[in-house]
Amino acid sequence: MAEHAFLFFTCQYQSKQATVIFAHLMEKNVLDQIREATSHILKEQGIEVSAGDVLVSTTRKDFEGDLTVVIFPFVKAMKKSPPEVGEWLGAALQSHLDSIAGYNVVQGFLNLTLSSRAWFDLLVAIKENPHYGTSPRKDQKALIEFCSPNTNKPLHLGHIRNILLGWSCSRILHAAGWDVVKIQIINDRGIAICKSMLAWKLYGEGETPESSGTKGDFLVGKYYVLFNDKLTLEYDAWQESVEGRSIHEEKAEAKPAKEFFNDFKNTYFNSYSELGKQAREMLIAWEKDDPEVRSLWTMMNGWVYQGFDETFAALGVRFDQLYYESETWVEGKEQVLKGLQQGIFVKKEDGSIWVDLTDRKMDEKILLRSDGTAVYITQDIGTAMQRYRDHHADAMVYVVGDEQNYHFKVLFEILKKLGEPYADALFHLSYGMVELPSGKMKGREGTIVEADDLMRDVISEARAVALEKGEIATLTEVEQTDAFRKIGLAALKFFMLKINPQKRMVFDPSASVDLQGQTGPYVQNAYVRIKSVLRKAEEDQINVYATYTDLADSERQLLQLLAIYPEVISKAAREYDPSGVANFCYDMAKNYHRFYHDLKILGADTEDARNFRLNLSASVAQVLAHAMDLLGIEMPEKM
RNA sequence: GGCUGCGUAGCUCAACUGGAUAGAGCACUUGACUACGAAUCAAGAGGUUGAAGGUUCGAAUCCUUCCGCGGUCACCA
Repeated sequence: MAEHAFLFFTCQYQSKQATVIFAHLMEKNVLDQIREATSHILKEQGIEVSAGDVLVSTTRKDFEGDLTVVIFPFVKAMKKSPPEVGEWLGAALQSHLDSIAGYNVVQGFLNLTLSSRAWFDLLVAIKENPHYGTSPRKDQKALIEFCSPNTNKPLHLGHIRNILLGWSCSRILHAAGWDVVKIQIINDRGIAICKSMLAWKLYGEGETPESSGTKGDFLVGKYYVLFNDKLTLEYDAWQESVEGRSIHEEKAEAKPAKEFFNDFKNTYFNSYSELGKQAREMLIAWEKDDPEVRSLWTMMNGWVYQGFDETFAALGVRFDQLYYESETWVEGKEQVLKGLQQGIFVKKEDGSIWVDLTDRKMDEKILLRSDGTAVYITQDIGTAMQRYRDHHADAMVYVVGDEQNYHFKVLFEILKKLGEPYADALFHLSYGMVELPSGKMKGREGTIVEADDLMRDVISEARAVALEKGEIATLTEVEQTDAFRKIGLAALKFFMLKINPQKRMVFDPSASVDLQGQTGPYVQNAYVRIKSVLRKAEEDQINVYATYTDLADSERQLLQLLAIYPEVISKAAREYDPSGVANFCYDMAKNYHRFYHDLKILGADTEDARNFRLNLSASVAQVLAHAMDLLGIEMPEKM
């Protein structure tokens, strides 16, 4: 074994110059070492800069060095030129930290070159810790709500973005040290589900998922669509009727008939429609616990849940707890009435209850209808309280599309007014709408992309491509099917998660099954290559560490990326944004592919190089698999 | 119209939150398999960061005004 490695295993650090204040840094990762040391050194000069404010990044490719400290921020206080400050700080850091072998200064940038010792430490740290990159448990709990569907139709493309975001964020928060509880609220009551129920009752002839061989959520969705079709027929006929014509003449003013009836549809449904009347009666019967309606409701929702469960399982997600709107809306009403008594809300003459938020630059918002029934926001007030009672979480996150930004602003403000203790711990993780290249998804135009169909498509595309490759033939049929699934889903998930959540997203189904370039399968391929090499290497040799000082650029870049992984996770957690993790995975895979192409691993010139590269490869594989898991993506062993 | 978000290569996205010469992929052109896995690599071309001002050592990022595209302003959810 080489001398350097021997030193590492037998001795603790024995820096000639390291002072006592830096001793405690040696167990931290290099990035933190640099940050904290810089902070200490500046403090000795009377300059207060917290470690967190020291900006350290990987050095750009075209400059020499591994990590770069941006020193502009300290220049003013030092009253020296940027290069002078850089030289001074570089010298100080090098003398205090064993991990730093050299430095150079370009303008206001201090480029640090890490010692081979530091790189060995990194590889050992990764090897010894399967959870490298994660933070210690912090004894804080985060509640994260996502998906939250209505029970009247199947999950679609929009839900997929929501679910992937929610799932990935919960993995990331967990990795950052939080305890995480994944929940969803099922919107299982209301007029929408009554529409499906009524259509089934009128036209269904007893059809069930079993009798028709249809997945439950699709069957219920079929009746929801049918209801709307029948309603349209009814409405069209009514427009020609005596009543319809006279209403038009009475209220249309100057509007042409077509435009008028378009705008009038809601009013028609609520005041004139026979189908509408029956649906509303059903809702009222439901609220009165009518046994027949309730049992129909239970049966049809049951079908939907079974369908959803299949979709969740296919996507690889689970929830820890479900809340049902049917069980929470009553509490919402009670809380509103309580707020009224406390004088926080006001009652208008017609009996409706409102909150006035004009002092917060928002509007008035209705909380209970004049007939005393609940509106959408009513239940959210109740569920927030319930959740806090159940979990006492330190953070509560709602993953909901950005069309509800205002809704959540209002909700959080109301909870603040009510003096809820967790009001400042609420966060709306808002994401942009998913559109198709042809524009928005429209149910009427049949352009809705169902979650199940999409998954099926990406998996069958993965199958078609994989079968052309040949490598896959070494797998059994069961293993093959598993690989196709992992590859297809990786394509889909990576495609959606690499985009910053707040951005609106154009989703091209044919591009999402792309398996080349900046994609999930590209990352998987890097992993599979490593696994293939490791299988061919002798096991005991992988465990040997040796001195290897002559790092190639491609090796250095991989090490740099490995070093910043903990940072990538904590940033993603701080910002509730998985896209940084996805981009990190891609960077890592890309650099590995280059490394793999440029250098021989098993056939390296020296034993040192061979062992180092095997270790480096193993570390890359471990971190890649870990990071992809944070995105909810599984790695195949072969593909 | 009020409030709010977004405009970066033909297309889809980055840019460490104010830092180095704005980077990737797709598509296009051209090269590399008798190589540890070619789902790979390398090279080329592609930009007035929607526009104009401003703030400073330094702006895609912050401020102002326009232009364009969404969302939202229901006794819907």
